[in-house]
Amino acid sequence: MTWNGPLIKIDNFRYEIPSSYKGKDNNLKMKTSAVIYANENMIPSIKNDDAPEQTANSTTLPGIVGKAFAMPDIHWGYGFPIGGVVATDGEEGVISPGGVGFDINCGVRLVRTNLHTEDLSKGKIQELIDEMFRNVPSGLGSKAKIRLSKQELNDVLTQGARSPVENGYGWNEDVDFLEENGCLEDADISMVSEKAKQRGMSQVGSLGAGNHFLEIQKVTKIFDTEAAKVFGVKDEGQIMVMIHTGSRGFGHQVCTDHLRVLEQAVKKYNIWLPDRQLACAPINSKEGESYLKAMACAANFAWANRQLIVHWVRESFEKVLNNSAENMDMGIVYDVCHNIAKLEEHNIDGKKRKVYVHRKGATRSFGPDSPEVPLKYRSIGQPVLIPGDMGTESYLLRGTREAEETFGSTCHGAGRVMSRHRALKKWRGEAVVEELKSRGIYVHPASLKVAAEEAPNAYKDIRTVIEVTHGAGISKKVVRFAPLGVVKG
DNA sequence: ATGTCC
Repeated sequence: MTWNGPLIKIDNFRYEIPSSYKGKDNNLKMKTSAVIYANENMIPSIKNDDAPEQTANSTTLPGIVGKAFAMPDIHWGYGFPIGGVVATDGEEGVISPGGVGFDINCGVRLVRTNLHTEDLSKGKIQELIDEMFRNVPSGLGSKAKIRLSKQELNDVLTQGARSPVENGYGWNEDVDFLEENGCLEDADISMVSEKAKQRGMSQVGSLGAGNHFLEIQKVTKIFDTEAAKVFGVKDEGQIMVMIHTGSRGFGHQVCTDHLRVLEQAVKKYNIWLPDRQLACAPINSKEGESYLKAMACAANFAWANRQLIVHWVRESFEKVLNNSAENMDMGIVYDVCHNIAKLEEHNIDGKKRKVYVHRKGATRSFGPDSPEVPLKYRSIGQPVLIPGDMGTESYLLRGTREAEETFGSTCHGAGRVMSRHRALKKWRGEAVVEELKSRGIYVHPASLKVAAEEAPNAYKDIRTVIEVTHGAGISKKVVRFAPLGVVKG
């Protein structure tokens, strides 16, 4: 679908859909306007998609506070666009699984090292990637090499990252550098189906597929020396490891189960929606509360998942380089979620108000002095981790006070411009891997199909996305990374 | 993203 509605330029980085827009069927009742962050060059590809219509639709949520937002990496998603942000009143508002996404707490974790490019020959990069591929099960339907008991899974669902750390998978300090310290305390396992638990049991500690990856990266540019130093990035050539994954089949099942319940709730509470995929329920209803408690379980699952993977990444480096992870200073820089809804306090028209911020393909971007930011980083702001597509660069940004305009949110990645289906028709996996090899990037994909689907040209240019969020001030550039080796699910 | 429909 092509967007034919109004998109009014506010400034170089902001476009508005006014609340007077009536929708493609001329029956839309927008409760507020929507703002899309973009520059002029991105507008054609944004318009050539259903995402603007979905952004306009998202303003109809009961109890919406402020405007609806879409980040420069928006593209079509289930009900809400991927790259969308919507806040609803903490008491009078609704909660919507579509505004969170199927992969609950999909997110990114960055691990630093004190190694430099000269410490790792090309052969070592390949050895490390192959070792990581062996240690971290990857690909569609991949199963973990550890098998949790029922009690252990329940611990994961209620304790998040703390659970593996207490069982020897990680360092005690790790949890200090995770958003929410790697645990949402509202988790309630009785709100999770047996089927979800079944699917989750064998998948804690696996990478998954699609855009999920493990990358060995090098620092290629430092934009903000002071902030970089505080985040543990010292100079160009420093080696980092980035992990991008989520809650696997567990989160998917939680979302599916509760969507079914909330579709009924829409009728029960007499909620008008332009699209049934926006299914939601009042936050204070039985249905809304049960989704939130189950969503917290899935968020905790994802944090435990990334924690186990960090442990195996450290073990891989220890084995291949014959050194200890402590000696290599493999601490966690930070861990962010980009698919989640959380109760947060924000300044709205000069007043503090509690709102449920739905971030779907959007990253929290809290500025300096926020109590949620680790003490070590508090003078700088939250580290914001933005992964690029396979074979292109990734970014470490910092959150800003200006991001309060988006309820403390920014973009989450490059964003697709081409469907997986079209990408499969256009490219061959072998050629994609070869092309990256010729550029000095070693890729170990779980399948050649995924290599073709994830071809770099199927994505927007990450640089443009970053320039827009930097220019708009909702997150600021600190460091740029380039990949040396990739494990691709 | 996802045992791409139990």
